[in-house]
Amino acid sequence: MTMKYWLMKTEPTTYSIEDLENESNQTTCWEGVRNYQARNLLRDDIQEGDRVLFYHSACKEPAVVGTAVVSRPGYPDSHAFDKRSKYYDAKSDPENPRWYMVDVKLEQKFDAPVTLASLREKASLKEMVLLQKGSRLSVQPVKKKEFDIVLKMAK
DNA sequence: GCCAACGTTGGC
DNA sequence: GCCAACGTTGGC
Repeated sequence: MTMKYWLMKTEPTTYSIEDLENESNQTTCWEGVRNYQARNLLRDDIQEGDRVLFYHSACKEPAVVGTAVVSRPGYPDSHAFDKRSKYYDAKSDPENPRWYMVDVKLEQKFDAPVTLASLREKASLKEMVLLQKGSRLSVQPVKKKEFDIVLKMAK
């Protein structure tokens, strides 16, 4: 299985790349995704070793702020079973989990964020899912070419 | 804070 | 199965 590339959104007020940096082993589970299309990617398509663009959304300067690596592929999101969690969902149960998550480990925090505005300026990124009108998938596929361009922009 | 775009829900 | 109403996302 060849390596794949993804982009994951997070609101930095909820969970930022600094939070990931401060985790033990700089690893976290990516819980709380409650969209079926993104769920299917988490459950079926994302593999250990895949690379991730870490994106800050709904903030002053939306941007790719670093990269991560998938350290554990899809497994049931246990937060959905926890009544005290804000991600609780009565329709998901351990016998038949509705929601999935993966684990990600920080690879690199960019010295300078690659802003949404700068991504939009690149003709070569025109087809990037993130840049499509109305695109709001919080877990989305990225082409290798696109991933490499973003990495280059971070230097 | 506004609002366009999208996803989900539920009545029929 | 349609679709109006509602809720959420997320850039600006």
